[in-house]
Amino acid sequence: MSDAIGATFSALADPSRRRMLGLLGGTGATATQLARELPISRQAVAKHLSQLAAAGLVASRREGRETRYTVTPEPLEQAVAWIVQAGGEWDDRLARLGTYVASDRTA
Amino acid sequence: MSDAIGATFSALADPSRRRMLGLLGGTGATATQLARELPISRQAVAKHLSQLAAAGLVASRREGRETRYTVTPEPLEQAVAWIVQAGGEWDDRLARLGTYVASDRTA
DNA sequence: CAGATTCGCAACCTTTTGGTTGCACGTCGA
DNA sequence: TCGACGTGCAACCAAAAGGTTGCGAATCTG
Repeated sequence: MSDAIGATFSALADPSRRRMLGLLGGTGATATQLARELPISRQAVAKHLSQLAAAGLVASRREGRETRYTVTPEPLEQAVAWIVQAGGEWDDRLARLGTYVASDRTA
Repeated sequence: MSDAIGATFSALADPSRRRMLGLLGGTGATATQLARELPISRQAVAKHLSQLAAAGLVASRREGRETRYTVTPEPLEQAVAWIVQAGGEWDDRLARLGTYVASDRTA
């Protein structure tokens, strides 16, 4: 796609892919495992995973006969950076959202 | 689409739409004005604007014979909130990104 | 070895997306 | 009033997205 930020937003646009990111969690999972928890086929999951991988949101490692996918959150940080840079122009609350989020997590 | 966060990410996925958000700036603009700065037709711009409006990212106000669009950044805040909540699970830097952004803006 | 599992590839289908053109309707100014 | 301008709606089109099924090839395991 050659458009990194666009690929990231595009990847996050689909509900199945957002769900998959959550399901991957910290330990990761295989396409077959994910497919068992989703209402779509394993091949559909595989396609979604390849889009997530193209956006740099997941990494894959082959282990024997299975391929385990794990989350690589760097593009998420860049997405937030883009939003804050773009939105901070008009929106003070967005410019200060960082502090809000931080205080929300410490609460 | 009935999927607010998905509509927001989907809207941000397209380069033309991201560009349009920047062009709208603080004062807003009409579809015709935007079309003059983009390599696409006015009607294409109008379609993009309707998608941005569907995501709640812009608001329109009719003024005589022209329709002026302005940015409404609330969905951007929700998008950041989603990313931080989802990504903070695995990524400490993302969890602290808020503070980073805030300090970056005050610098 | 034989069977079960897991994967990747390819073909195919339908809907959505991003774009175009054409046209009819309101609005402003000379 | 009449022309120029801006809009909105509709038809149409090609490409991309999201999904399916059907394979063949590796990899474990009994």
